[in-house]
Amino acid sequence: MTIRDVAKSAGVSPATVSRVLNKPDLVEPETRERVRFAMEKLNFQPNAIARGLSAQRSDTLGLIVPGITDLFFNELYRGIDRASQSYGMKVLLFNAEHARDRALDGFSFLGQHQVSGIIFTSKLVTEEFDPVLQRLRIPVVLVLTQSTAKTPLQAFRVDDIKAVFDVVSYLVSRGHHRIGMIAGKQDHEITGQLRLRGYEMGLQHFGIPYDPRRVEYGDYRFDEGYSAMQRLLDRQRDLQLTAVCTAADEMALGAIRCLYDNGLRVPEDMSVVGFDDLQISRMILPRMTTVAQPFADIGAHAVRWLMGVLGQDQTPSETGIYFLPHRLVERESVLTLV
Amino acid sequence: MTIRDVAKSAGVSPATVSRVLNKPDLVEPETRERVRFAMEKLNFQPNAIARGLSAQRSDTLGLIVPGITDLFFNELYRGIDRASQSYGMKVLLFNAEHARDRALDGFSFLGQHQVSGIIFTSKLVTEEFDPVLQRLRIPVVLVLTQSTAKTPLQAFRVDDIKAVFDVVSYLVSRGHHRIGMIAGKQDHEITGQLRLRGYEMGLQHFGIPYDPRRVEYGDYRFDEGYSAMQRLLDRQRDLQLTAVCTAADEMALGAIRCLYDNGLRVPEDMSVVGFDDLQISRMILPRMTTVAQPFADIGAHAVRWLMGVLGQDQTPSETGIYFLPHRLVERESVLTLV
DNA sequence: TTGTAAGCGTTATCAT
DNA sequence: ATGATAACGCTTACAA
Repeated sequence: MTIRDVAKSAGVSPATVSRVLNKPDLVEPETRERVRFAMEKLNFQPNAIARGLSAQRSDTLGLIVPGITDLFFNELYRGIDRASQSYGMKVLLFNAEHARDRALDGFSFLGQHQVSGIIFTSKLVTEEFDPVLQRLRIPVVLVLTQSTAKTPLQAFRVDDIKAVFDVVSYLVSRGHHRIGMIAGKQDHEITGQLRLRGYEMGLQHFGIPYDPRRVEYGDYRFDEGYSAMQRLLDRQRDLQLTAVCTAADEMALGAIRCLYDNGLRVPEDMSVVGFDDLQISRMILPRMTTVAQPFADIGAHAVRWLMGVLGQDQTPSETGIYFLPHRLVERESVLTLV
Repeated sequence: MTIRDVAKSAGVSPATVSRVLNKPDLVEPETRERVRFAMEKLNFQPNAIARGLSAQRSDTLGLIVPGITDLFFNELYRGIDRASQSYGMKVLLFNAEHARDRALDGFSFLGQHQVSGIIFTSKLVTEEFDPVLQRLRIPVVLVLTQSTAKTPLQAFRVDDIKAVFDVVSYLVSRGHHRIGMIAGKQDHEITGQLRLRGYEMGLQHFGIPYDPRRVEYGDYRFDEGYSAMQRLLDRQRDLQLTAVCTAADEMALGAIRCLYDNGLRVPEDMSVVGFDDLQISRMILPRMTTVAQPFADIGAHAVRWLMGVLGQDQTPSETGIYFLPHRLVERESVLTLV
């Protein structure tokens, strides 16, 4: 079932059929209807592949995610998918399964599929990406991360430093002074360093000395949140922490679980603050106080930016980091000290 | 950068370049290397779209999901993605955003993109799908659901009836007799009816009379799990339930939250059993006892089945429902009564 | 307003 | 073992 069959059935040329598909106003209403009728009758479905080849564009945006099982993925994807649709674009997903080289593969995979633009998520873009990035003739935008590579890349994310700074301020305002941190591993993702930096700056701002023994590290997942908390607890006799802030909700979940397993309650015996505001963070017990990242919004911005670049034909005129506003969501995991 | 450029650079014909790409052994080792070298030098990336058009296949499987924000999506996708890759296939995702007509759109979207097969998830396939299914010339496989349409469709899922039956048995073996159920809405997904049926059969088997007042319904999401539990609790003086089984982990989460908001503890005052075994179910407090669905496995089976059909050229010889084994995961949300 | 025809970048069939 | 050449199904100048 091709455009030719429709053309024959409608008694017009293939070009006309193509026109009613793409620029219906260029064709006389009467013939247009005739063609549409033929399409209906023959149940014609245009071949998106042929269309893409001929028109030299696939109307597709590529999305590279570090791992599909990351709990923030869903919301981010939703934002990107919705925004894409509003531009008549589709999304082609590439899951790097948390492997660095797979992330690199993602670029050529998407390149081969002729995507118009690429959204890269979450992992830091380092210099080792440069060769790939250089020869790629497709605009790339970063989301929830940034680049330390030579290739300048536009990024959309929240101000991680400021966000954790705000968390510390909030905790101090609730009477906390001995505040611990479960940070992301420093070599892992850029947010690991940034969020730790926000913690340091927060303490500094309130004249609280920074004590490295109050900081533990994890890989952003539940299990390492749990074990990081356990290590903190092992020193708790010295530390006397009253609150812990974390670099990720999922680690906060682990921390909370660990606290309970040690016979401590949240927030009565220890306050915990997360980061992300995943769907589940409001479902658990206690409802988690956390920093909300506007995932859907961030995704939408990335798409919009790409479409802008594509509109003015491949000139990423200016690049930099665009910070979207985060929001501290107060729920039940922080105790107000007298 | 096309196959012709490479050909020119290597001093061969385009056909030869194509051969080293697809059937390297048909070309003399020496020329093969020469071509490969040229590809390297020119940083050639084959155009997947052109390839698809010419070869009349896209090496792609389509996946239709009801909603990307469903918490089970991630694991299912992972299973499907992995299995697909092992067959050299890619996955094109279509998110129906929980809208029935969007689900239908999914078929034509994927059809236009020339996917070799379609995996349809979770929503019941009813007769209204028949017209679309009939004219679709692509094999379809169902996952986590089944079909009541005329078109026979292969399905992979767990035995929902048996699973909830097992839950009831388990609860009875722990001394529970007054067992409530938070079921899925009956018009929603097939599993809604099936799981409720399992509950009924479980009760019947143990000689416990079925009392409709012990059953409430929700749409599988947290909030409705919460309100369903609240409705049950409103009757709790009469009901005297000691345990509740649910049709979904997410609703169980809502139920647990509701119980705590009513000053009741889980499992001390009420036992709760989930369904799905989402990642988070082991992270929360109390760790949830639930029925594990082998999502990744189910996905892998679906892919394998499709590839089988495609191998023997479009003949879905036999179709039916293939049940994958579920597993009751005992954790902490059920109390053993003396 | 509509038709003709030349691609788009591959693959695949024939020859050689 | 390699090279011409005709598809694949559509879009898009250009012509009519």
